[in-house]
Amino acid sequence: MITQSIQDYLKVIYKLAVNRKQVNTNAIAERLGVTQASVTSMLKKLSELNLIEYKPYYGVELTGGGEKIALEIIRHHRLLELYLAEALGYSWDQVHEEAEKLEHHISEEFEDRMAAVLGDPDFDPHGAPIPSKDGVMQERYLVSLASVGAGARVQVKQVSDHNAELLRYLGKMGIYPEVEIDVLEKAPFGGPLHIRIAGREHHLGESLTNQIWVTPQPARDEPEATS
Amino acid sequence: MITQSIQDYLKVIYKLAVNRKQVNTNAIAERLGVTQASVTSMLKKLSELNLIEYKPYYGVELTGGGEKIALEIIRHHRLLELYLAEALGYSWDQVHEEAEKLEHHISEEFEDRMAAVLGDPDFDPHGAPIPSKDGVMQERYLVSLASVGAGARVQVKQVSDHNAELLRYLGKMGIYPEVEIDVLEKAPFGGPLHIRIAGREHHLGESLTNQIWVTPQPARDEPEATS
DNA sequence: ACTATTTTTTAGATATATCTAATTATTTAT
DNA sequence: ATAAATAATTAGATATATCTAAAAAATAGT
Ligand SMILES: [Mn+2]
Ligand SMILES: [Mn+2]
Ligand SMILES: [Mn+2]
Ligand SMILES: [Mn+2]
Repeated sequence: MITQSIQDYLKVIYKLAVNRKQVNTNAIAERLGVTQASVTSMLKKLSELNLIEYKPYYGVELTGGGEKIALEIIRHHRLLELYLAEALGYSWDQVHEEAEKLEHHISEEFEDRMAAVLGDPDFDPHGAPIPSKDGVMQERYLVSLASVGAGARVQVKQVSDHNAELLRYLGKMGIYPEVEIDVLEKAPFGGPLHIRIAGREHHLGESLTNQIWVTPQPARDEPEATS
Repeated sequence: MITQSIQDYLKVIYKLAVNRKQVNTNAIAERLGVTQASVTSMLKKLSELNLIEYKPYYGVELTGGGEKIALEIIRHHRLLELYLAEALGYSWDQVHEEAEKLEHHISEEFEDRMAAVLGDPDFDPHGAPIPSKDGVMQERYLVSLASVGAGARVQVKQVSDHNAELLRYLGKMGIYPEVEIDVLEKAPFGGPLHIRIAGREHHLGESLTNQIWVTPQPARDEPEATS
């Protein structure tokens, strides 16, 4: 039986693997808010079930089967987020928490009907790509706003979705996917970024700009993505 | 913590109590598909939590707190059923199964937004009353179609919702809440009921007519209700 | 009233997913 | 290369919700 816990582990492993390659016990424990001991015991089970490749003391990688389940749950999550926003009038800072629970409990029927009502959408309210029904994730090459230099004009593509307060603040400034930002100035030593958006200027700290992903306008490094 | 299991027990106890008064271990076990031993151990816990009044070897009754939770879950269930039918195009034989899972996982926000979209509805797709937000169930006096005598003209008010095949059959005959039925003939010894509905005639067995509740036209006995 | 049947509870086991504390392995620093 | 620090695993405990088998209580039948 694929329990909710198993689904959560696979989802977290998938997301961690997008950035780094090998995923370690530590990182999984931190993301899930459980102890390392709990992670080790679950990794053994996931390995038993052939959902991950597990080499003790090294790290884990998803198998084909594991990735399939992870993408399935991520599809549920992102479709739900968009559906809650579009059909039920949720604001973009409320959708994540609700989707986080429901993603484990909706049927394929529910998933398909949401997708149909929404016209088979490609992105969720935070700009994250929605995996297709057959499990293909359209990963893009984006950079964090923190890595953009002064003088650049970039387009917001995706923002982190799990911090409601952050989302409300972004919303207040008008920072949404597809919106354009002028980077006016970048203070040294990880100082705030001075930007202009829709005529108004703001100074954004690094913990915030780290959670905004934009088009790589002046080509730079560091691809990223979360949901 | 009010687990899904606790919610399921309280819901079942509530529904059993609508008919009989004292609810016994046996009946709960049967409804939930678990052993009697499991029920006993859960009853002890529910009693600890002050959700039921439990007298070993006698039976149980919900406390105010227990009933509140039961009605809350039943409200979720019935709102979900109607929402799935109205907003997502589910047929009336599909909604129960999906609602049975989701009822435990939606937030108050979700509940309220569904209710708003649906215009604060009073009945689910099977004619069952939806408890109000503040926990009031509008119980009605209905009789089962099986108890109606020949010559009567009755109005369908509610049908059992957990058997998908039965619902499809009723749908094919056009038996829905608010529809009128003429009872032409009643075979003796629990034999089939000969009815006319929308011009067409049918013969319905007792296991079916037991699951259809109608207005008490020629006043009779036996109030009933399920969802 | 006594016995048989039915119902309910208790005792003890299992499975899942956690945790804390102790141990072991790996990595980093001198 | 060895010691110190970090990371991961093991051992053993806890909580929840189940089960089977045995014992006890309540009910029904003669
Ligand atoms: Mn799915
Ligand atoms: Mn999102
Ligand atoms: Mn509620
Ligand atoms: Mn119903």
